[in-house]
Amino acid sequence: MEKIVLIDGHSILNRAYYGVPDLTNSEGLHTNAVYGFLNIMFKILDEEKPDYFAVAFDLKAPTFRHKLYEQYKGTRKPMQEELRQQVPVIKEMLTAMKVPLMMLEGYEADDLLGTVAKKAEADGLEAVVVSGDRDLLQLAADHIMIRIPKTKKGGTEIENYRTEDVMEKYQVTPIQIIELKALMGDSSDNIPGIPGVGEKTATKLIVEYGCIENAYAHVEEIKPNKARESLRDHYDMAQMSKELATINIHSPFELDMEQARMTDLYTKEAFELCKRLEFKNMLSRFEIDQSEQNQVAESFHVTSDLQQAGEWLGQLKEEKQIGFFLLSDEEKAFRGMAVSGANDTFFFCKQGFLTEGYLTSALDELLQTAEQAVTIQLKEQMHFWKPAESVRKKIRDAAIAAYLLNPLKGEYPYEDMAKDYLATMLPGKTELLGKSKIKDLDEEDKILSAVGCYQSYTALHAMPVMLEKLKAEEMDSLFEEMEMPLVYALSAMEKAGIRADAGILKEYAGELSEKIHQLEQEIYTDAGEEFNINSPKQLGLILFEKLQIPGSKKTKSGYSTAADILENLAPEYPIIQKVLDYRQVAKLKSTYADGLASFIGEDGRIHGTFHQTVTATGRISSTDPNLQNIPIRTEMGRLFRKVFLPKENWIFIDADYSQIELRVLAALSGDEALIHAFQNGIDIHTLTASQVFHTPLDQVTPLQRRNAKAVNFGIVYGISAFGLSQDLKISRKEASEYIDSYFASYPKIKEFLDRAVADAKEKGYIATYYHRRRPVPELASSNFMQRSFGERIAMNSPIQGTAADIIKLAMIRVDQRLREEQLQARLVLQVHDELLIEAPKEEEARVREILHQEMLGVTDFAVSMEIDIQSGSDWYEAH
DNA sequence: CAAGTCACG
DNA sequence: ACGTACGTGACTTGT
Repeated sequence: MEKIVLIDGHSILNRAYYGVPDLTNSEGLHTNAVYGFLNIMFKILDEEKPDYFAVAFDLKAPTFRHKLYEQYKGTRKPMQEELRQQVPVIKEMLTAMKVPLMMLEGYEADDLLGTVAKKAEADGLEAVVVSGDRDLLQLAADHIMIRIPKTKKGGTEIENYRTEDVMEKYQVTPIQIIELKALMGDSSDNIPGIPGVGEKTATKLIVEYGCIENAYAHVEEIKPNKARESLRDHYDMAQMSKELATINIHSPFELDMEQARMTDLYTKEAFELCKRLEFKNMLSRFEIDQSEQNQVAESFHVTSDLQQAGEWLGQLKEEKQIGFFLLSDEEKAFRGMAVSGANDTFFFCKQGFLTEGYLTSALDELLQTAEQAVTIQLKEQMHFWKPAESVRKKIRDAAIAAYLLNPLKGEYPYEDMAKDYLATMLPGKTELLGKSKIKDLDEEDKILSAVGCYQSYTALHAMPVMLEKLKAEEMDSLFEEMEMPLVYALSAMEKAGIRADAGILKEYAGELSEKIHQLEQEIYTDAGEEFNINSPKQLGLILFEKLQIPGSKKTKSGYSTAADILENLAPEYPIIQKVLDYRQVAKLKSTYADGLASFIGEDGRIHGTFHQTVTATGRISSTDPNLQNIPIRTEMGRLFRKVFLPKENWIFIDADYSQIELRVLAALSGDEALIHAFQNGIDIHTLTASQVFHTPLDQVTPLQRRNAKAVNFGIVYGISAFGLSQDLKISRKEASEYIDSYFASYPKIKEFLDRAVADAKEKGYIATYYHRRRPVPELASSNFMQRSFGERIAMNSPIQGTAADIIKLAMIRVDQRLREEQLQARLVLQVHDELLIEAPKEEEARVREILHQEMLGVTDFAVSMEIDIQSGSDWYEAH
């Protein structure tokens, strides 16, 4: 059966406008509604794969139905300017895509949609009508599906309605939707309805009487007095509303089906318009411009021949700027090297005389002569090659530059950089490889070399564009002096790894297994049956339904069994305490005992990966395994730190910044009271308690201090009364009083946080002391929750981010000092405010000295930093 | 592959 | 009125 998709143009544009954060292109044109519209449109078309497609719009001239309404109540609300200016743009785009625009003077889009959909159905087609307007539900039928996109946080979800779905959700037939609307009214659609009747009453009336006229005929029987009287008094209004709500399916509009037949939307004109609007992500939908792509690919040259390689390398020596990429396969085996000069990119296959050693030495030489070199993901390449100390300053990593320019992306593949900074569409790695893997490709396979060449090519050509942007945003020194040097410190840390004792781990695993088994049995006994305790779904049913334990709160696909909910119930119900214990032990076993064991290498050490381009705030993250979340808060968990050992006969030296985030806050805000406290060694939580609770410093109780500590945390997180009240299990009002009291004591902190939010709202981003930026698109959201989230981000990010910057600088300095002084000591871990070093015993004093100097030497704030240093024969002892 | 939970700063 | 603390990653279930 053939299918036609019809879109309600204004309605979807409107949806998109309010659902997508404000976007503007460099001409200053607002583009968010057009962008959102196209996204919804593509999604629908991808799903439906229709044979015909058209979009309906209202014309400016007032329609009959408008007139009727305007007689009743003046004019419609004018459209917002930012949205209004996007209407011609989307029409231009659709025209460029050769999509017919359905418009007819004197008729609304609804009428055209209704007319065409009904006609299509009568002609034996399947019709799909897309609108944000529930009014359209009256059109639903067996072969007419109404699709209503809803913008949710995880993207757009689409509700689908055929006859059955309407009846299920509204208890009335599609045609009766008209009656429903007429009774309850619809402010967004300018239907007055009748006063005092809402969804519930309207549904009841229609379910019982079928239509308004019939209800009126039986008006004396209507039960709720209010509804009866309202219907009696406003019957004329109800009739008018009904007329307003009725879509005219007999308009004289006729759609030319040949024009509506689906053709390639991705025309050159549409592509150009997308470029102008700067819809970078959308460009990938267009057939990749073959000529452009071929031009790039033609500059690629491949060899496995020694003589040829020599010739090309000689040629490359003349280049001042080079791009390079050492290609490895999925198992980290080296496969070849790509090097780009201004005009050409050469790929040297690892084969025959072109050994790994030969090629990397060749690269070393090229780096000697080149003035600057660019690559992508330098740290990964350093698993089998390290640039000489003397050339490190010449090398830049394009992925890191891209991360600084937009830290929210998560991934920085070359094709994205080519698109964003070179306006060039390149085939991505997955596109090139398809289902095959690099390790299965022959040396001379074109795809193998292409993967390497595109990386090298993009790195070289995108870098100048990115550098210019970094400079314009004052992040060039962040890039050159912080992020690039850090690559080497992180690489060294990964290479060193950290020694871990598999024996101890196994021993713990055994003990934990026993505990798990024991708790399991006790829980089954208490529950009266066996079930999977790890399943929140099953657990919720057992606790809150079978055992009827009260106080089950939150839901969303079941009961919440999160720790903070269960903790409140634990004292009263032994089974709950056991579940909590079980969870803790199970977590320790699976994630740490078994999890860590699987990462211990043949050298007896764990070599995790530190990521420099992941977090939104500038922190480093750690995976495979995550070494930044090794337990410490409970004793049972903390014991795992005994597993982490320094090299034989060496020791650990661990240094952590104390209260780094609060010190940063004090410094950035310039709050005198806080600065004074830090400079005079006053306990910060006690001081806060004394201020917030109006208690002399020496009379602050432990409880007050604990609460004040939560307040301080709250401040750093972007305070909200609700969050604080949750954490402290107090009323929102009390929490609010704490906060007010806090801000009264530290006025400059309030100023600072307010300024952060205002700044972020104005500029669209917030920055750290060292100019690292984080965009805050949430602040432009019309959704309250999203916007509040944006405000908290704006308050937290400069604090968390500046602290992250500080320890990054510290790492670079410490790492450098250790090498300068030719110590054997080396960094093995970074845990956000903590550095862990392993060192021969005799180096301890020197290392302590260096840590002290370098960690404290980074900043020159009104508040000085403070560190705690400890040493020990395992991580447990040293921290 | 998403949701829920929980380990860390 | 709306419904939450900020930043991560790993493991388990269940669709």
